[in-house]
Amino acid sequence: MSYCDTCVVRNQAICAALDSNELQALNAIGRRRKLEPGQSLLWEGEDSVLVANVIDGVLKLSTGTADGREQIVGVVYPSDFIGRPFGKQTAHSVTALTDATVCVFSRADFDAFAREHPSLEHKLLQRTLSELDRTRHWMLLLGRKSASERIAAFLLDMSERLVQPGCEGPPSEAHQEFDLPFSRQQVADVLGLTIETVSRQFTKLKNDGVIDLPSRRTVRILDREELEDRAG
Amino acid sequence: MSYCDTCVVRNQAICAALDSNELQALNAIGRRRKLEPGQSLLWEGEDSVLVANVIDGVLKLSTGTADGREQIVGVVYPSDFIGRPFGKQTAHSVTALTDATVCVFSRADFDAFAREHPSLEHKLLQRTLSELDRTRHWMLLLGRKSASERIAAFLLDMSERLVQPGCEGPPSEAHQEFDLPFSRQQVADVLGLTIETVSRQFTKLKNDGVIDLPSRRTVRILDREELEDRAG
DNA sequence: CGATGGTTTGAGATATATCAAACCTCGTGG
DNA sequence: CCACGAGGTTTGATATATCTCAAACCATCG
Repeated sequence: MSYCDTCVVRNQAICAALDSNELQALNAIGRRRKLEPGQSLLWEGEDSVLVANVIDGVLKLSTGTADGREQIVGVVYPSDFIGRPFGKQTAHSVTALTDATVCVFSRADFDAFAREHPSLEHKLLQRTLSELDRTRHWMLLLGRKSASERIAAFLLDMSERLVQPGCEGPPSEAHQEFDLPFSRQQVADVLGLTIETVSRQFTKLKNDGVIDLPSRRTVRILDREELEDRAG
Repeated sequence: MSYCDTCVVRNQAICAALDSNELQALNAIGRRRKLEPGQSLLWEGEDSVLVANVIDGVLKLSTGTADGREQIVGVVYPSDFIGRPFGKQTAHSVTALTDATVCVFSRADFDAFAREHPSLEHKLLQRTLSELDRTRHWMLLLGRKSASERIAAFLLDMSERLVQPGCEGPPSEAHQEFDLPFSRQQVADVLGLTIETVSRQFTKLKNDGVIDLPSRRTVRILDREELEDRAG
């Protein structure tokens, strides 16, 4: 009867903190929602009306300036949490990059539920602390790294995070080829570069034999060590 | 007998979540420590052995590359929390910019205490969520803004955060002049620029009559509206 | 097959970095 | 009290990475 029973991220998402009774109560206030690429779930500056868990797909978090420049400030994957609990405003937009499925809660409902379930809040705290560490680390890339270093670091990050579930463990064949959930422009928006610079750096890595680009969105890492050297 | 009784940040820090009995228990596992400018409390990559509350002073959080480039990824003020609870590693160094006083806990002690006090974890979660929003917002500056926009946004941010306790409220005379806790190099390390570019932008703002620079570290905002326009 | 949207390539402009020198400011010691 | 020195800062001249503008290219889909 419960969505949660068949939820593929049941044991990775913050829901893992709950026993089956609690889960049933959470299930009662949530609902599933599907998103298509380009579709947004939350908009920067809006009131924080809902939060969600990512069940499937990849989504971007982004902010922009008044004159249209955009910066992607985060990328979320299955089992990640999105939205701003315990806060009035959503600080950034959330938009699907691929087809995606999310488990949505009204923020008010979620806040109330979370306050009654410290173990859930604890999981959320751990996740938020990790995300903060990751985000701050990314600031080094934006503030201090060259275009080629950014691209190399980005590809290595992607190769780690886009692993198919079931293909975990140390870097193996599976990690060497993957499909980016980003267009070239979106890669530029992640790295704080222009689309042309991104394109040139990709072709340079290809010409240097460090990667191969079998199709627009596919990347195959040929020389991971070299890529790590170039990541600075 | 308890440090907390006389603690000036008692009601702003996460400790505000605790009643006096709980506070006494927390007090028992903490101790005060003074830091001089330049002195570090935590080092990037080290095991996470301690966490702390800032009682007085300003500290920077920073990371760097192997070849010595540095990026300041956060700045903390009185009542802010520092360190990485519930985690093995410290992701960034923490260094005093001014004389500072912190209330230090061993991470293990703090973790155990926090897990038993959900209201404390809740406060910490709220703080961490806000910090994550703030950090992501800063990524827009690093990824997409010009040097002059960065400097303007930085000065506005400083003018809001360096207000003396007791001088709150809407922008007033008190907000217009303040002393930066940063050297020019440190401003550069916050903004992802070089010291020369920072210096040139400061003098440009001064020549344009937007700010005045009565001394090396002192900034007086003469035309806040103009500064806001330039912040992009 | 031609249109469309995304991508790559090219040529040139420009903001910022780099290198180098001059300049303050402030504390120290003669 | 002044000269000196050291650290930090400003200013200048030049280099260069990245951006900008523009055109060619390529896949995909009707």
